[in-house]
Amino acid sequence: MREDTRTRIQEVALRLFTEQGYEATSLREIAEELGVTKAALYYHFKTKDDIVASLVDLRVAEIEELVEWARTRPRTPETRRSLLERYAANLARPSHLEVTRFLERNQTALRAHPKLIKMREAMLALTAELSEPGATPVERISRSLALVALHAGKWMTAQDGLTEDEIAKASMEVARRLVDM
Amino acid sequence: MREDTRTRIQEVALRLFTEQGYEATSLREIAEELGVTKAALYYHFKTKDDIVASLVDLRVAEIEELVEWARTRPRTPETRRSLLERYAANLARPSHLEVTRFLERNQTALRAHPKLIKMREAMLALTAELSEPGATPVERISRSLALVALHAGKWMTAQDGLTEDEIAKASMEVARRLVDM
DNA sequence: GTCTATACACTGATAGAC
DNA sequence: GTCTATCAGTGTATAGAC
Repeated sequence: MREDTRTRIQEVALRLFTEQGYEATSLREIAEELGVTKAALYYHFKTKDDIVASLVDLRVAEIEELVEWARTRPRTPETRRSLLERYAANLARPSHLEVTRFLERNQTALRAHPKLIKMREAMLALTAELSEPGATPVERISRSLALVALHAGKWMTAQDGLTEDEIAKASMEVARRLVDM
Repeated sequence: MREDTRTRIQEVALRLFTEQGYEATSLREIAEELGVTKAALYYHFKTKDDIVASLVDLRVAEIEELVEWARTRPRTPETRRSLLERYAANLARPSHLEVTRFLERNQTALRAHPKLIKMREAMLALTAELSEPGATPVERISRSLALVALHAGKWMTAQDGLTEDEIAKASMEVARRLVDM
């Protein structure tokens, strides 16, 4: 049984946006791959931006949920390590990884997009939860980098002759050291 | 005495590309701000991509120079720390900082651009120089992040109520710890 | 050498027919 | 739900004025 058109549009769009870039991917391209016309896309999504919005929604919700959880806990080393593990587990799901990669690669193109602004705010809030009020500049910067380390681990896949598993474990170890600094 | 048109095009283009994104900035926009027509831009640059290429050239050359320098030295902790300091000094110059920021923000849009591919290769080579042959996965990932830390310090300017100087010093300290891991 | 005028194929988007 | 037709605006290109 075939999926509905809306879902197929999202899948093709996410793939092409990530591979070629958001602006470099035309609606005609997406439509042709699906065997429909541009106008058909406009029945399912109001604008091109709207396709992006639909992709980002779930991801933002999960990060905000993670922030909520962190706020119920004291800002201790234990909380920080738990937060890292929850974030990594979340990132490990293929659909989320794809969306995150897409967003990282298309920052400027999507700069003014309301959903993207929400996403950025959520990530900032998450970073804030990794530092206690009296943290030094070195601690703040080092902890911001912990999340970057987890992303970097995912992008590095199949490089340097390391296995995917080695990279995942190593980047988690680096992230852990960064929040413990 | 007024600068020549070519230089003014580069300045306006770099600013608009960074602020709004590469694809979101039209040649008409650049031309209007300079008080000329689109066609005038085509006298000075063959294509829109060509404007980017001219901006990136110097930056790539300097990174490759840094790689050359590193290759003449043993891969020791001392070399790594020197490399960081040279890279940071290089990054501190306003023109380079702007170009680097522009490139980071427009990765996908410029994906296939030959100059960008050279830039990416140069950064990979630089990262490679930060690890000795027998380095563990944790060491490799941690050292790649050192360069990211220096960039992050620059982007973070005027946030969290920290002064620019505090941030610069702190991110250098984090970078140093990352290469010493 | 420096620029203007003009044209071309393509883009995101809309209106209306089936 | 999908189509055809059409719009203004885009990057690109060239012919020709000075």
